[in-house]
Amino acid sequence: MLDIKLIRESRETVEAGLKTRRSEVKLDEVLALDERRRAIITEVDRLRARRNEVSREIGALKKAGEDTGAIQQETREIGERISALDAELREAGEAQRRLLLAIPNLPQEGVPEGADSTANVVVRSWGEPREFAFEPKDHVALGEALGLFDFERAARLAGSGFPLLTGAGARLERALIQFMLDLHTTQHGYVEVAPPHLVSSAAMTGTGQLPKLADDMYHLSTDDLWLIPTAEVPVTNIYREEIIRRPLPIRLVAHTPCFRREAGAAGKDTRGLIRVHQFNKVELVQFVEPEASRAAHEELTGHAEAVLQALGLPYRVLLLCSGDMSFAAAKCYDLELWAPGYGGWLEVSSCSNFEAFQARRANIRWKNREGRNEFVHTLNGSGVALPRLVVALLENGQQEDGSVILPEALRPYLGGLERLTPPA
RNA sequence: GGAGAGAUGGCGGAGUGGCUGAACGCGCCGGUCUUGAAAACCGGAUCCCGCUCGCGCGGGACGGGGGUUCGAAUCCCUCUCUCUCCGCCA
Repeated sequence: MLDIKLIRESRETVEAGLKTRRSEVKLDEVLALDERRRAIITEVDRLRARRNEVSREIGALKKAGEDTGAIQQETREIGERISALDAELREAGEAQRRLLLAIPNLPQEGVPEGADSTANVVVRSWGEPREFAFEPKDHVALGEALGLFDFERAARLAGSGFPLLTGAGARLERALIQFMLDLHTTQHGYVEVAPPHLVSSAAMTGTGQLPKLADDMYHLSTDDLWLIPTAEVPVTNIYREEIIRRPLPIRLVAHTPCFRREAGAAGKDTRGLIRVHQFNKVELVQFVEPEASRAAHEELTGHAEAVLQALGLPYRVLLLCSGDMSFAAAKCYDLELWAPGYGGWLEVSSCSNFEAFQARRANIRWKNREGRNEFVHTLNGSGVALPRLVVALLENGQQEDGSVILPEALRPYLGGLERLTPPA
């Protein structure tokens, strides 16, 4: 949510920023409501001041045993006018909040302008894509031969898009989760948390998934709860409606399943593990002082990169353009792994700085150095998402005989296993 | 799922219609004292909104919402959450 004061005072700047987000700018309406609201507040405050004054007088008169009939009539009338104005005020406030909740965050300076992913900028690459002496297979062919997953039977359980990992495949995923959690907690200073996988609408609104993305998520109508599309939601909302009274930054890491309806999914990405309705992810979340958020964003991105480096997987870092960023982000880096069988880059992480956008929605504040309450800045990034990490791991590590060599860093988590081979 | 109890400032905990933004204690900040610290003593401090260039002025908030009343932390309704006991259960 943007600060209404910013919209009021720097309308042109806000409009210019929103234009690059392909957002339908509705500032006229918001500002009209804001003006209306403030006018009512001024009037209501004036009436209340008068009523307080008269009420005090009534108290004094009654104590003196005098008649207060006429004067009581005045306050009764004031009370009625206050009730009427209060109703109007509430309506205007709700309407304004609805509009504000639908306005995306402003891009940070330095974010390239652009309408879609073609305007994203590659800021760096790491690792060399491997040269193959044979035609590399894709992860589905490799994994099925190795008995790592079973898509056909999986479809019996919940339809397509809900993967069933089997044997070494299931264990590989568990090993990766453990490896990543250990890396972030021991090397990067994160505290591990295990949050709920279902959250309320209030939590979804706090991080910005609602109202806009309702159709992309699974909703349990009986209990009015949502399955989380990312651990960002429960973890960021841990401090909702709170003034944080411990030193910042707070760094949290969580492993959770993620559920996404991905209504528009189509094409080759529906094959295998590339795009699924349920997947596991390790997520990094930070609450930081406003002045520290830019540095923290670079650092957090580095924490996600460290996973890929430790596994020896070639990747590139994209700076997303204004039109390709998610609703709540002010700046975002995507990490993409090279997948030789797939023949393209796979997004395994989005590292975003939300500045005060989520904090303002969720009312997450801290006491700054002047002792004043101030919204924190929130950040998060995948560290990293699993299915595509598995895809890249298999496709990059594959040998001509169909076996897969495992990165050394992972072997301790697999009982020393060096290579995946077909089950006996 | 059933029965009961409760929700007040950073924490504990008073307060049952006006003088209570809130006693008291702890914790916190500043000062006196001290070589320094502790103790003791003195003082300070909630949050949100509106108006104002500012000094400041006004309004609101005792879990959320609604009501009664001239006036509500206090009375009524409702929702949410917490705790205790019972039932069920991985």
